[in-house]
Amino acid sequence: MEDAVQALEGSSMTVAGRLALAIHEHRLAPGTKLVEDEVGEIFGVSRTVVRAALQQLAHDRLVTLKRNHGATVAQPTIREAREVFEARALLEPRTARSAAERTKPDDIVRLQRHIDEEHDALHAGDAGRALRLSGLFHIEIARIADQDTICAFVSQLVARSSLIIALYWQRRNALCESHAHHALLRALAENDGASAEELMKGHLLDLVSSLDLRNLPGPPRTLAEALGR
Amino acid sequence: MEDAVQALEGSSMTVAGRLALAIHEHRLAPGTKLVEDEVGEIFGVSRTVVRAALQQLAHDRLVTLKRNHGATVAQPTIREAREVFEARALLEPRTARSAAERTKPDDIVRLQRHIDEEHDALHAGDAGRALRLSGLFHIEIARIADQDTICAFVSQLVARSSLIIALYWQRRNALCESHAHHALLRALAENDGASAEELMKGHLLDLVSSLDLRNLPGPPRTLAEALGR
DNA sequence: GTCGGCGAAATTGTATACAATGATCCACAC
DNA sequence: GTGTGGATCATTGTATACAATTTCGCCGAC
Repeated sequence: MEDAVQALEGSSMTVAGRLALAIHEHRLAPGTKLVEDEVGEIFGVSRTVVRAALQQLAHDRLVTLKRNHGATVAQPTIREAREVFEARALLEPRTARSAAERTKPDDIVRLQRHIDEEHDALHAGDAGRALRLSGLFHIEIARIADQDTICAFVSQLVARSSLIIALYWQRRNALCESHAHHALLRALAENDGASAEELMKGHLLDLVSSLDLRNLPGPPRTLAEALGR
Repeated sequence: MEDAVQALEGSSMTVAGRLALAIHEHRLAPGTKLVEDEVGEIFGVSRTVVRAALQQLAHDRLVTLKRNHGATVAQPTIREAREVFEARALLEPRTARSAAERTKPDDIVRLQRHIDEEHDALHAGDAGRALRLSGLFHIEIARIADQDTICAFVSQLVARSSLIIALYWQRRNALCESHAHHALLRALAENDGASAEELMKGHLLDLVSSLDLRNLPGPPRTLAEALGR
């Protein structure tokens, strides 16, 4: 089953989507260099379309683009990590509220399927896929709220969150996710906007508190990066 | 004086910045076709860099990119217009609050200068430039709040707002702007977060109410567009 | 042994060439 | 006169070629 990252036309979109998926699922680690020729060879396209894809990903802050130095998978700083979750705290709770106020039965089954698949993936040992599905749950809520603009922002923030989790996740408290999502689902099913807003707010707070955002810099990917460019 | 749109390296950034500026200042109307060869000729670069610039602008939703049909300056629908201001309502008031809590004297003079220049531009008959400066005021506040991520979102929303104003502005009530910005400036100067938040909320509401967002579709640009693609 | 610089290799930035797709216009049949 | 078909043109999509820049290894001087 191909994800919603796809469905966009144009081969550069395809390349961008597949790279994004790999990043979401933690198969491409933060800091990984993305050489245009290599990527092009892998996907069987020319550098032209690879460059377009990389530019797109750079705009979503999934890769960092430095002039004459090419693209690397982004390594959000602690500061950026905090900012991302502050932005999510501003956007998602209110969005969850308006989503709840217009949730229809169809939406519930779709969300339930996300939760189930996430559960399956986790038990199959595919943590990357589980994480990706967990993010899609949030995006789906923004979509139910019927706010394309906010949905786009949330999508971007969720994507960056995936990178942040890759860098700053601490092992303890592993399975807080499912509970929160289940509770949210129930609030949505009952069209209980106030609860949905509160639950989302709490869920996001739980998420940041499961991160290790103290002053330690994230593990640098190359020695060169560690000593400054 | 070159604007903050610039300062980005890379020639495609330059092209994107100059196009964006033209759109902000309403010198490029919504719906205008942007042919790659033409733009390239104007700026003295090849289609390669023009395409990169257009892609960037498309990501900011300033231009619409349709496969095999090229780029046009975006024409936000009424629905999109509402969404943009709903997103701004979610982001900007709280951001104004935290900006107020950390506003320093330097910031005040910078904001004051924005207001003054806006005033000058208006009296010089350069409404486009005035609008642009008015938008920069909002962006500057997000910057003072020291939130890069939210600042990027606000920048994008302000840019789209410029297009929305171009399409849906109604003549009556012309000069509500300056008062609101002045009041905001005072709240910031006094580090009064609560007031800043309220003022921003009200200011955004004023803005949408000065738009004509009833069901009439925006003026279509070409006959072909009017009859469906 | 270490530092500095020179040169080759690798990589990105930009332009151009060609292919593919869609738009336009004119001829021709009805 | 109207509508349809096809050739031509304009424009975008993609690949490739070349220039500019950076990186890395090697060599020599101190």
